[in-house]
Amino acid sequence: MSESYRDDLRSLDLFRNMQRANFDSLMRAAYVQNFPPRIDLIHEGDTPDFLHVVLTGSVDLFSTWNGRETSMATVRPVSTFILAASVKDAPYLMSARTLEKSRIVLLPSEDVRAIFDIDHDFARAIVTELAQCYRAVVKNTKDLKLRSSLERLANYLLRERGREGADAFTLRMEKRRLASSLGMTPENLSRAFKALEAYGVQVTGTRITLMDPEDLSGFAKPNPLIDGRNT
Amino acid sequence: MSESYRDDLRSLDLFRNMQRANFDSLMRAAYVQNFPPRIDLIHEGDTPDFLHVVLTGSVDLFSTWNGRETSMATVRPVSTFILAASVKDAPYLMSARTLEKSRIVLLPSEDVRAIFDIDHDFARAIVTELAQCYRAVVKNTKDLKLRSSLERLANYLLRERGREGADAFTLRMEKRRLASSLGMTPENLSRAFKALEAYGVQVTGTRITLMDPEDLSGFAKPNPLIDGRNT
DNA sequence: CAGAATGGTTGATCTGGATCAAAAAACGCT
DNA sequence: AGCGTTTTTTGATCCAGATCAACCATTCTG
Repeated sequence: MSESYRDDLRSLDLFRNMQRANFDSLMRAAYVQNFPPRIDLIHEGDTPDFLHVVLTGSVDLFSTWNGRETSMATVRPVSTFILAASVKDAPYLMSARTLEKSRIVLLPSEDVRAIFDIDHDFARAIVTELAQCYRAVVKNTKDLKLRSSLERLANYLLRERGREGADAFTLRMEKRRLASSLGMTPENLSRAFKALEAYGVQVTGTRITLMDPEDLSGFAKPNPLIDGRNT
Repeated sequence: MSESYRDDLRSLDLFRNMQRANFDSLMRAAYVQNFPPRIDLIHEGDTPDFLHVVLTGSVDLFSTWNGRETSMATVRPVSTFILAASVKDAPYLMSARTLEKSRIVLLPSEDVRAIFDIDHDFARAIVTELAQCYRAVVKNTKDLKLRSSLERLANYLLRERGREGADAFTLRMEKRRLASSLGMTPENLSRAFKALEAYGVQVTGTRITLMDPEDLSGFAKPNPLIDGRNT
């Protein structure tokens, strides 16, 4: 494993504070792979042989049932996914596919669990990460159950604005996938964008401009207990 | 803290394997309280001063936004809730209220975190519990996004059947709350029960009888990656 | 650069589920 | 037991969002 990848991993909260020796041993077991776009990485129901870390590119976590499919989350560099399955050694609940060309590190779950058992700082980091993931999903559930699709979109746009720190930005995913992750159809998303024009939302292709964030916010009523990133 | 409560707690996966001395010290900081029905225990946004454990009775975890409310989960004896907020020391994302007369143990979050730091078995148990919680919420999200309300109800009934190990059982919560937790209105739930009669579901008040579980299952298409309790 | 393929938009229509209203049933309380 | 409150059910209506179908706009590819 190249030095630069190593450093990328080491900079993650999950690995930052663990003992050097343990980190090294984890790295020795790891390997890096490059994947083309739209490649299935894992399939729900499989056993979690590896903890995955996205170094470059991006990964879609999605689920299917009875011929339907929904996008659950997007993983962007540098972060891990399916930690819960790895530490519990229980089947993946979600499938994963690359969205674009991606470089991904595979850490054998067995080694992760072994080092968890001997490195307390790593254990602590795993707890923090899991708690974070848990809270993210709870927020998502609240978003889904308490808001209409128009409200979800409005709040999504305001969150993106917060991330970018600017009133104009480009969507980071295709609209069809955004629709799926917001729990709506592409057609409905298209109409929702149109409806938000009334609150100063301008859409040109993938470019979004919030002309009147205050007004939009008045409609969206964002709440840190749903939309907050760290809280 | 009385001996019998102590043993109830000790029997939980979360506390079972921790060192005796640490468990004792946690117990010394703990205290038990009895609450009447419909009492607010915690309010979303508050800081998590305590890890709660339900000894008897039951607790509703719910969330509100913009005047709407939704039931997120029911906590039954003996189990803990809001572990994630406690270990992260981040605001509660959900509110909690007793459903019935309940006896609840309060463990100061500070002590939980302190003992987490010195007891590796406790740390491991916390990780397992958090991973479990995370996976439960992911399953719930899949249920919500991939299924219609009729399908959610059908699968709920089949899960209850699995729990009880019998084709006839009584609902463990009011229908209005069941409706909320399934993400539907009470009116719609009532009609959904009626619609499931076609699959052999008989409802008399709170008593449910599945006359033809196979047929219902054919409609509901339960899936361990959504409906499984341990997987 | 043409043509195909894919993604996005628009319009028409349909439907699952919400809302509103009111009756019926169940429950708690004195 | 009897009364008032809350839950559940039923009916009527409405609406958000899905579906279906067609068309436009990109981008990919040879």
